[in-house]
Amino acid sequence: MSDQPDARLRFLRLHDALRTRICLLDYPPGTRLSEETLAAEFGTSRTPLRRVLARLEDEGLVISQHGVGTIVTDVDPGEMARTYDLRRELAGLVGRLSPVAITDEIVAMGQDFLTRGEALLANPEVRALARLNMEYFHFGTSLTMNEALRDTSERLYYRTARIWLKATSRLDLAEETAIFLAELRDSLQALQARDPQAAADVRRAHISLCIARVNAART
Amino acid sequence: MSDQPDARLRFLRLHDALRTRICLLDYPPGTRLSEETLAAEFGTSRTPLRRVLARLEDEGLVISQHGVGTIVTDVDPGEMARTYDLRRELAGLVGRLSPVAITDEIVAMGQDFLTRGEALLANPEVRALARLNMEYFHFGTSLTMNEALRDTSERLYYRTARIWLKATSRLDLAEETAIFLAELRDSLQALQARDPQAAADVRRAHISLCIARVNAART
DNA sequence: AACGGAAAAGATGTGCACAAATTTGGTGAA
DNA sequence: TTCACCAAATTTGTGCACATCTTTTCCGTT
Repeated sequence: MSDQPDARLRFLRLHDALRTRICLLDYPPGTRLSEETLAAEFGTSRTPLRRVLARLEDEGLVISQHGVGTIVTDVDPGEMARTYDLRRELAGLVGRLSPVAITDEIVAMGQDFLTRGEALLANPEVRALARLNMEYFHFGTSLTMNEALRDTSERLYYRTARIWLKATSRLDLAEETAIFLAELRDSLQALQARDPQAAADVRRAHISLCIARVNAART
Repeated sequence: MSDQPDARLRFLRLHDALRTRICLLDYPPGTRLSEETLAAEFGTSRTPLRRVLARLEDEGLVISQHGVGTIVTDVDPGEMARTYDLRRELAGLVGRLSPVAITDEIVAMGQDFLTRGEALLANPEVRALARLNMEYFHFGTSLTMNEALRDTSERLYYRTARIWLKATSRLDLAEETAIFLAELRDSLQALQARDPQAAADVRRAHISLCIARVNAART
């Protein structure tokens, strides 16, 4: 399936690992990432690691300053709100631009997400919720064949994921889990109806609600 | 205005230079870029240059293969069409997500573009048309305050610019220049009406038409 | 002459040593 | 005590040598 050469594979592995740590707040905003330390941890030299950090910087997750360090960024609330605005529109487009035909397999995946969500509701945990949300997001973008739309959506998702998580920690976790579960239910219904646009609209609507909640949590 | 340190400034300079060359077809698809040669040309070592190439690869403009070289990518027609689909939607969003208030200064800029377009019609040239189109595109994205929308639009623009240019070379240059001029006229009218959504819709409509023309040129 | 394989050439990837920049701490004078 | 300044420590940026991989070329064998 994947015949990636070693170097590229390692790059993807490191990039994904660091991005996940940042988005799960293992490295909260302001954290200084040491190239030396990270290189040692992953068993490479600074050179390949610096390439990963350069890409994270391009994605807006860190910022490197000569002589100072590589620091995990915080996000300006206004910019975050505008990024969410765009994410909402993109979520709606997933149903309109080259949507995939919804197969039984896809419905089964939606069912699986719902099952896992219900299990989570019985035993809520922030990190597990964040991880499930991340997986579910990828599932959502996989419903379009438009590569540019997929890539763009994911890029913006990772840019805002931390903010949502930080707000969720401040809100009621059980309530946030319940809201997410409701999204999974609505989504499954749309999938069962084999209606890609409906599925996209569900996501769009919930992003709208999420914006409102995060804004409320900021006060 | 810009207090960028040397390294970052050089990075931006190199990145912009190479991106422009690729999009103006100075480096047509399939061209092999030699790190050694480019480094010598720009008076640096391979290290900073490799960072630039890594970003261009992330943006989909080149692809590096170990032991082979760094090659300017060609774009799959299907993917190109889907990218254009997304670009069209984003162009429309510029009028809806955090549009800027249209000042006299902005109208004057639109007027200036029209003047330059008319000059170009009198003496058509592919490269000049491409450059003006590029400048005008940046002007268009500057009409929203939504940074994510701006960045995303530009990223996708540079990904498709070559294709449009290649198709234009195959079409009638004078005709394509006239069409562009019409867009500038429509755009100026919308700006004079102080209507950001109308300006965005003009761009949206012209991208739609552009898609049709490029598709027709492919046959 | 045709084919196979090894060696050489040329490209990107990696590791290391050093350069450049910023911060921090201390030290001496006012 | 306070302020100014310098030096040391820490960190990212750069250049270079070498490793690794792919392609090409050439030479020997059949």
